[in-house]
Amino acid sequence: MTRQKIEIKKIDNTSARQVTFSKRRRGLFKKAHELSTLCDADIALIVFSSTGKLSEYSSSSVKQVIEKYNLHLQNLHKFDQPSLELQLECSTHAMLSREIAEKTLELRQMRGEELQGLNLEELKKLEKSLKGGLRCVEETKHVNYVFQGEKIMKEISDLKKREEHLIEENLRLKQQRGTSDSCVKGKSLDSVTNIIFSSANVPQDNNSSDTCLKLGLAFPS
Amino acid sequence: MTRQKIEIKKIDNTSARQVTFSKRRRGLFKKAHELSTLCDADIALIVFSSTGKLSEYSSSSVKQVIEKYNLHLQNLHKFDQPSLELQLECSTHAMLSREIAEKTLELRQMRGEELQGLNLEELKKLEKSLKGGLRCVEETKHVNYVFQGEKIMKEISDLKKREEHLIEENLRLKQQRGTSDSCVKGKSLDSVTNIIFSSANVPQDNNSSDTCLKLGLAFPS
DNA sequence: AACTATTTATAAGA
DNA sequence: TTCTTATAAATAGTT
Repeated sequence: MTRQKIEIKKIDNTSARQVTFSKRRRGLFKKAHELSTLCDADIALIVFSSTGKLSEYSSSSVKQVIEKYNLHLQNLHKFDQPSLELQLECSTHAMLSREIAEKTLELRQMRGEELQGLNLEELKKLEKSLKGGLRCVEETKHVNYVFQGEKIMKEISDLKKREEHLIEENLRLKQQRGTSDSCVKGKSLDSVTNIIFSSANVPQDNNSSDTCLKLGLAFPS
Repeated sequence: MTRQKIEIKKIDNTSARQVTFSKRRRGLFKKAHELSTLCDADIALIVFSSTGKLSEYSSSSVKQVIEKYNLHLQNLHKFDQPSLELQLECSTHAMLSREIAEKTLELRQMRGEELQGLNLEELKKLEKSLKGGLRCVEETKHVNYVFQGEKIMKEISDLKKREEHLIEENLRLKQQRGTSDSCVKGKSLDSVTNIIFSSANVPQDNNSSDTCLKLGLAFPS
């Protein structure tokens, strides 16, 4: 489709066909991937080359999508059930499918989609549920921040202890040798604390959350 | 990929996502068809939209390609196949169950349960999702209030019209009979409006929503 | 594999 | 859904 427009019919030249196959297959897989990502679609793409070589793409797994596909076909014409076993299978499937459908709808509604069917009472209930969930999530996030802060403080305190040990050892060694060359000045690690709490390690919440914890206040040095 | 380059990640806006889905699905199918024609390839393409709707394309038949595909897999590791059907059944159940488990967890997390396993990034994502959902629900609730208000106003206006007709008819009847006993005093139904807007029919939002609509302001009598 | 002149696909807006 | 249009992406032919 460039340099010259081509007609969509089988390419006679074998090597040209193989080249085009490689190029276009890559393009097709890319497009499939983009569609699945952009639109949250579940896709399976199976390609057999003219030489019989298999290549496949799936947003999840080809097998999974094929099963979903088979299920759909079964559900579409749910008549003529031959054996009792198969019937049982179907009803189990139906049950599971129904459950999935319910949960899917519920999830979508919690994400603010598909709200047309809800009345005021249901909307209020949904709103309450969302607010409750949001509160829990924000609390947990808060706890995570605190925990993160504690981990940093623990690390600092460990570092300080090790520093003290090293300084003591250093001093002892120097006294034993009675020399004063190659002396390591004992600079306290306290400065580390200030660096950490004055700049980059406070989590930047660019998701506009108002649950913002000022690290360091809870851990006075 | 035009007017503006877009990032390949899930489109948040539902309707925009659906539009893009339609356009790109068509494009993908066209590309698949071209590849199969130009290069004599055998292709099956299965697409489930985010709402679960199925669409498919195949150069021959999806079923046929799937069978060819299964055959390939079998040939790759030809050992212990109990029965292809049974295998499919089992894995289908497994898949459905897995899907249910996933959705259940997702739902619980949106309700603020089972948050222990989530890291800060996941918590932020969840928070964002909840806020988005909440915003949509509140907007829809708002729209419902307005709609409810309109319904009430419509009923009132209908009642008033019927009252006028009754008063007219009453008057006519009295004039015809030339008597003045058992006369019904024409008391306007306007008072109804005041009652409705002054007390119980304004939805009391005890779920602490800030999406509160003052009924009546939009519909001056 | 790379290049590049063109054709196609498509995002945004009606 | 369909149309339009400016622009991004894909790719046919060539090196």
